[in-house]
Amino acid sequence: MKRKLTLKSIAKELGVSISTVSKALRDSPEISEETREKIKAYAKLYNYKPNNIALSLKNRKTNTIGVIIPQIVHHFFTTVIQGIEHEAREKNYNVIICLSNNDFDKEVLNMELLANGSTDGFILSVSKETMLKEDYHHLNEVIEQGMPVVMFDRVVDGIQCDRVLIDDKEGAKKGVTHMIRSGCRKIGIITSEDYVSVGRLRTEGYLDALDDFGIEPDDKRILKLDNIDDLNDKSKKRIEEFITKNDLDGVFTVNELFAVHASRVISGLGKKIPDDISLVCFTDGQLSEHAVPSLTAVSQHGEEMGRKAAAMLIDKLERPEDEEEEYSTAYIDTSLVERESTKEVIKR
Amino acid sequence: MKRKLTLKSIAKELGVSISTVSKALRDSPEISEETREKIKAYAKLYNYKPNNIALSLKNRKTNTIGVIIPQIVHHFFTTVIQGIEHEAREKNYNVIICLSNNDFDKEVLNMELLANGSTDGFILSVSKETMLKEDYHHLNEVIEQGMPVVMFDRVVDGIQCDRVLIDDKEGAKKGVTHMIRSGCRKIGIITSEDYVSVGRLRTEGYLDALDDFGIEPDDKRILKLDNIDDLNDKSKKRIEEFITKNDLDGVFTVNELFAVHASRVISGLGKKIPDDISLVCFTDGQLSEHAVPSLTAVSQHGEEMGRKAAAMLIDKLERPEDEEEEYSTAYIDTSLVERESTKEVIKR
DNA sequence: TAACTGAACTTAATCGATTTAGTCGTGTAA
DNA sequence: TTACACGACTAAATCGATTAAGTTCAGTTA
Repeated sequence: MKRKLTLKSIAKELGVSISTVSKALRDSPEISEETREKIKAYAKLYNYKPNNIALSLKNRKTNTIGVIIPQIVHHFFTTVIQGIEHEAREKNYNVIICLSNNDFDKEVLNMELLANGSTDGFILSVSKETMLKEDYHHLNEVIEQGMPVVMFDRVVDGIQCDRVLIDDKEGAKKGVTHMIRSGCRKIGIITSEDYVSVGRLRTEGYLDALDDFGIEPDDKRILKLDNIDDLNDKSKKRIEEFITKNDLDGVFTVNELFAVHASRVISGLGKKIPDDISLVCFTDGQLSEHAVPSLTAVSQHGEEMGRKAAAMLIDKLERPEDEEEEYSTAYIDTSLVERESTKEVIKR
Repeated sequence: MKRKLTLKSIAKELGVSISTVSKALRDSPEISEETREKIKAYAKLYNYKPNNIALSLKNRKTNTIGVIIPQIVHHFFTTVIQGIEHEAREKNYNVIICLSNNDFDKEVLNMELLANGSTDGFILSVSKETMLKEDYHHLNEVIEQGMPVVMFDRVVDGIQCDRVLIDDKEGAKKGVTHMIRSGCRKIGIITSEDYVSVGRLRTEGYLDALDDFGIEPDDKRILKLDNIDDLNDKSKKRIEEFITKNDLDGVFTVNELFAVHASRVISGLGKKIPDDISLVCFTDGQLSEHAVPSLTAVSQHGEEMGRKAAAMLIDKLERPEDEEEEYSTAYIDTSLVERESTKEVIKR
C-alpha cells in the first residue's frame, strides 16, 4: 500500500522545509527557480494532490454544497440535483446529497451533520413532516451560524434565505387554460391538501383559469388527497370514485402518478382520451412521456431550477462579508408540453 | 452572526485548558466530577458539536462513503442510492454522491477529488465510456492508496475490489422462461451491444432459457441497440422495424424504456398484449408499474443491492489492517413481478 | 569595515480536535 | 523529613496544509 504524499514527506525526501514545498508548488517568488522546478517535478512525478480535509480546516471553507431533499426516487428531484451538480461543477464546488425521506428528525440530523464543517451552505426542499410541524429551528440555527440557505420547490415563509420556486400557480393555470381553449368546460382537479404549498398553489391556478373564462368552480370537482408523493391504495380508490361519480370532460392533476391512474380509470370506463375527457398533469417526467396515451404536461424545468438554486447559493458564499444581506425569490417558468391526452385548441 | 463554539472558546470562557474541555466531554476519569459537570452543562447549553473536518483530519477517517454513478435520472440507480443511504446511516457513515454522466474524464476527476481526503472508500458503477476505453488507472490508484472500492451493476474485471451484481443472466432467464411456460415460442429480445456487461449477460440468459426448452435461437430475433440508458430516435426506429418485420409472440427487453416503446408499437399494429404478443422487461420501475398494460418485469431489488454494497464497503473499512485482503462478489437475486403484459403459465 | 539589503529559506502559528507526556500540590508512608 | 504516589490539570505534539514572521548569508554601499 502506497502512502499518500504530503508536503511533509516531499520536504523530507528533498531535504527542504515544508513551507518551501508549499510555496514552490504555489509558485511563490520567494523560492528560487531551481528549487521550485525540482519540487514541482517531484510532485508531478508522484502525483501529489493536497489533502482536501486539511485545506478545508485551514481555509474554513469546504467548497461543498449540502443538498437535502425529501426523496431521491422522484424524477423531479433528480433533475434538480442534476442542475445543481452542473452549476456547482462549473464553479468548482462539490455537492453532498442527503435524503430526509420526508422525515423531520432525519432532516434535522442531516443538517446538523453537514453543518459541522462539511459544507459551506445548503440547498433544500423541506420535508412534508417539517411543513406539518412548522418547526424550522434547524434552518434558523445554520443561518445564524452564517451558512447561507437556498430553499426550492417546497419552501416555507419567515426564513432568512433565498428561494427558487416553480411558478406553480401560473403553471397550473396554463394547463387548465389549455384544456378550456380546447373545448373543455367541466374540468376537475386532483390535488393535495393545502398544507403542501405546491398543491395549494396549483389549486389556485386551476381556480384562476376557470375564473378567467367565467366558469363557475364546483367543490365536487376538486379532489384533495393527502399524499402528493406517491399513489397509495386509498388515493387510488378516491381517484376512481372521483372520476366515476363526476361528470367531467377534463381532468388536471398535480402530479404524474395521479394522472396515470386517472388515465387508467377513464379508459376503464370506456371513455376516450382526449375525445371524451382531456387529461393534463403537472410535472413532465418519464411517465407523461411514455404513457399511452402520452400526457400533456406542465414541465417544471427541474434542471434549470437546480442551476438557479446553486447559482444563488454560490453567489452568497462568494459575496464579501461586509456586503448587506438581501434575500430574493426566483421563479422558474413552466412550459406546456402538448401530447396525446389533450385536443387541439379551438381557433376562432 | 453567532460564531460556532469550539473547544478553545469553551476553554477560554470557563478558564480551563483546551484538553480539559476535550477530556471532560469525553468523560475522562482524569477530570474531576465537578469540572466535568460544569463543562458538559456549558457545552449542552450552547449546543456544542465538534467540527467534523477537524475530526477527520485528526483521525484520518472521514466516515464518509463516496458513491459515483453514471447518472441519477434513472430509477434503478436511485433505488441503489437509497439502499446505500439506509445502510450507511445505520452504521454511522455519510454518503457523498457524484455523477459521472457516463463521461470518463468526469469519473476520473470525481474520484480524484473525493480521494483527497473526503471519503474513506468508494462504491461505484463505471461509466459507459470507461468500459469502452478499458482504462481503469483511477480505480487502481485509489485502491493502492488503501481505499477500498465496491463496484456494482456495471463492473469490470481485474480490479482488486468487492463486487455486487444482479444475477442478470438468471434474471433474464426467469423472464423468458415465464413467457415460454405461458405458451410463447417465437420470442424476440431487445438488448444492447455486448460491451455493456448487463446487456451481454441478459442476452445469455435469454439464450439459456430458449435452450432449456429446445427452442432454436434465431439471430433475426435479437436486436442489439447501442444505447441502453435512453431511448433515442434511432433506437425507436429500429424497435419499430424489429417488431413489424418479425413474426413474434413474445418480446423480452433489457430495460423498461425499450419495453414501453415496444408496447406502443405492438398496440399500433393492432395486436393485443398479451394475447397476441407477450412482453416482459428487465428492471421493475415506475414505467412497468404504471404503463397500460402494466408490464411483467424482472425486479432488480436495487435497494438491496445498495445495502449490500455499503455493507461490504463498511466491512472492509472496519476490518483491522493486518487482516488478509480478500475480495468477493455478491449476487442479488432477481424476482419476477407478474403483471398484465403476460399470460398465465400453462399447467400440465 | 560596519551597516544594510535582499534573496532564499526556515520557524512557528493557525485551523479544531485528540492524546501523550509533563506539572503541581497534597497526602501518606518510610 | 524526605520520597513517592496520586488526583487534577496543563502543555505540547499531531493530523496536513498555509503564511506571517523570523533567520542566514552573500553582496552592496557609505
